[in-house]
Amino acid sequence: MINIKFPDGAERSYENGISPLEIAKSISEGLARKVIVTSVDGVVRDLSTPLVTDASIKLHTWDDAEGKSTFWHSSAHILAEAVEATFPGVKFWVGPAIDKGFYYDMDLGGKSISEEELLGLEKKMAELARKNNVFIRKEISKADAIAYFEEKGDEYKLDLLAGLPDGEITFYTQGEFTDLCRGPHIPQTGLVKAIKLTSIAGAYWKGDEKNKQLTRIYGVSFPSQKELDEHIQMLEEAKKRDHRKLGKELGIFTFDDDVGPGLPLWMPNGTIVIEELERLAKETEQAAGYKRVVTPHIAKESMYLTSGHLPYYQDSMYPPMELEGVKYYLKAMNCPHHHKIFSAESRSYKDLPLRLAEYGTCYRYEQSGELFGLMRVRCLHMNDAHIYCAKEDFAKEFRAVNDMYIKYFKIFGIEKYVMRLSLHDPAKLGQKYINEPELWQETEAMVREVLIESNIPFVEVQDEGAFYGPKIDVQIWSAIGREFTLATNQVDFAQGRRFNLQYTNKENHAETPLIIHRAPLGTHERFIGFLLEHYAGKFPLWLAPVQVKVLPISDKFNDYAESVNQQLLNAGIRSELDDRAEKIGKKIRDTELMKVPYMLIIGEKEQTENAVSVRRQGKGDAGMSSVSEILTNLTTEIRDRQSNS
RNA sequence: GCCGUUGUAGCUCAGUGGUAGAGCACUUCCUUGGUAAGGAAGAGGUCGUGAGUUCAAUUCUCAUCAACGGCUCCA
Repeated sequence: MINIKFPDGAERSYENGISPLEIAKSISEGLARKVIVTSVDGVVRDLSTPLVTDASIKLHTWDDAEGKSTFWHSSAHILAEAVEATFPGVKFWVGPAIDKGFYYDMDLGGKSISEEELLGLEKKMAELARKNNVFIRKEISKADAIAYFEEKGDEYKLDLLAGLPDGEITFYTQGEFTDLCRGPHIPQTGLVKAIKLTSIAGAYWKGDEKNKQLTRIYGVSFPSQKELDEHIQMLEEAKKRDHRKLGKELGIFTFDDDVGPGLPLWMPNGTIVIEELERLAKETEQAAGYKRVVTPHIAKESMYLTSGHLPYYQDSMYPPMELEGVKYYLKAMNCPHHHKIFSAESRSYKDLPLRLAEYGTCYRYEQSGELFGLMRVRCLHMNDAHIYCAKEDFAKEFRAVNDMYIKYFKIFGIEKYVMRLSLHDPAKLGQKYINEPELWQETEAMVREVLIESNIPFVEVQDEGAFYGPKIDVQIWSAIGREFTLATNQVDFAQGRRFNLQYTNKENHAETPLIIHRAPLGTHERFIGFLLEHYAGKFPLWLAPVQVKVLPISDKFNDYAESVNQQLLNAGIRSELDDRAEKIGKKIRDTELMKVPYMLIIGEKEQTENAVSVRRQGKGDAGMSSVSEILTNLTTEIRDRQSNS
C-alpha cells in the first residue's frame, strides 16, 4: 500500500501501482470524466502513470493551467495526425501549447495550405478526436528512436533527438500517429470536443531568421462547443477594443500611403491626448527636479560612432543623408544629444544628479513586417530623460524613477503589467552587449536590489538588456494579445565613458557619472495605443479630446446652449455645441458613439432655470444641475485627473 | 526582411470578362422633436498602382505598393 496526499491535506492509502486516473475514479465518476492530467510531487504526469511510492498528487482539470496546456498539447498531436493523413511525407518540428491554444511547426516540402485545406484539417481533427484513440506512452532507446526517424526521413526530429540524453526518450502514439514527445498527454482524444484552427503562418526553424521557414498552423480547442463559442465571442470583443479600430473611429490618428508606413499622422483629437500627456509629464518631472531640453532630430555620423549606437543600431536607423561629404542620421534615440548637453558645461558633484528631459522625436526604420498600428511605428515621440548621477546616488535615483512609474500607473489605473528585469547574456558579451562582465554584474545586482527594496514584483529575463546596461521593462499586452514594452528604465555604465562625460567630485577628481535612461510613459505612439485599448476608447475626462457636448433639444434653445458652451470654453473645458437640426435622440447617439464623457442637454426647463441636464457617457441621465455647479464639478474632475468611476 | 491573406465611395462592405452598387457619413430642403438612428432629394469611385492576356479587364495572370495574421525584431 502507498499513501497519497491531496492538495487539501487529506491522505488516503491505495494499492501500490494504482494510476491517478483510478484514484480519480475512486473519488467520483464525475471527476474521472473531467480530469486531464496529474501532478505527482509537483511534476506533471500522465493519468496512466502507475504510482509506486508515497506521493502528493493534484488532479488537474480544464480549469487549471496544467490541464489547459496538456489539453492543447495533445490537440497539437491530433493536428499533426490530421496533417500527416492529409499530406503524406510531411515532416514535423515541434507542437507546443501556448497561452491561448497550440501550434505545430512542419515542413510541407514547399506546399502551402489554403483556407479550404485548413477547414478540411479542422474536420479531419474532429473526426480523429471522435475516434477516442488512447495516447500511448512508450519509453524507447535513443538508437531505436533515431532508427525510427531515419526510416521516416525526418531530419527535424533527428535534430531534436541529437540533443536528448538516452534513457529519457519517450514516444507517444494516438491512432496512426507517433511522435517524439516528453508528454504528458490527455488519456484519449475524445476529450477534445471543439476545435478551431485559427491561422496559418510562416515561422523560422528554431526561431532564427537565417534558417528555413516552416509552416506553422495555430489552433485552439475546448472540452465543449460552448466554450469554443465563448472563446470566439471574446475574440470579437477584443477586436472592438483594438486601438487601430478605435483610433480611426475616434479621429485619433491615421496613416497615409504618401507619408509612409509606420509614420502616423496625429489628428486633432489625438493631438489633444498627446498634449495632455505632455502636460502631465512636464508637471511631474518639474516637481521631481528634471530640467527640460530640446534637441535636433538629426546628428552627424561621428556622434553615433562615439556613442557606439551605430554598429548595434544601424539596421534600424533610416539611411544617412550625405551633405558636403558628411553623413547625417535621423536620430533613433535621444541619449547622445543629451550627453552633449551634459558635456557642454563643466560639471561639479554639486550639479548632480542632473536630470535632462525631453519628449524626443525619434525615427527608427523598423522592418516593414514589424509595424503594428501605433504600437510599432517608425516615427515616435519618447517620454525620455537621462539622469546623470554619482554611483552613490544611483539607488536613490533609480528608486525615484520607479516611484514615478507607480505614480503614473495609478493615475491611469494600469494594473495588468509585468515588471521585467532585463539582463545581459554572458555568451553575447562583445556582440550584443558591451564587453564589461564585471560592470554588468554589479549594475544588475544594484537594480535587483532596488526592486526588492521597493517591494516591486518582477521577473528576471536573460538576454533582454540594452547594449549598455540592464533595464527594467514594463510589459503589457495589446487587445489582441500581443506583448509590448510600454515603458523602460535603463542603467548605462558605458556611454558616460564613451562620451568622456565627467564631473569633479568632492576630492577635486574627475569622475564619470552613471546614467539612467528612463521613459515611464514610453512613447506617445505606444502609450496612446495602449490607453485606447485600456479604456476601450472611453478616456477619463482630463484626457478626453472632447470633454463635453452641449445638446440643445431644438433650435429654440440654440442661443442659450451657445452661452453655456461659451462658459465651458472660457473655463478651459473642451466643449462643443451640436446645433444641428436633429432630434435629441440622434444627437445623444452620435455623442455616445464618440465616447464623449459628458452631455449637457438643454431644453425649455433648463433655459428657464439657467441649468443643464447632465448625461454621462454610458450611464444615462444624471439629472439637472445649475451651470455654475456643473462648471465646478467638471473643473475639479479635470484638475485632479480623476479616473472614470 | 521572410511565409500567408487581403486591397471596390470618407467609413463598413456587396458585386461582375461588356467601363459599378448598399448602409452610414457628407450637402440641400422639410421636420422643432426631452435622453442611443425623423423624412426627402443630391453629390461622391478611371474598383491600390503598373504591365500582360483578351475584341473587351474592376473581374484572369505577373510585378509592385500598402494593410492584416504570424516569424524575426522592439519604445
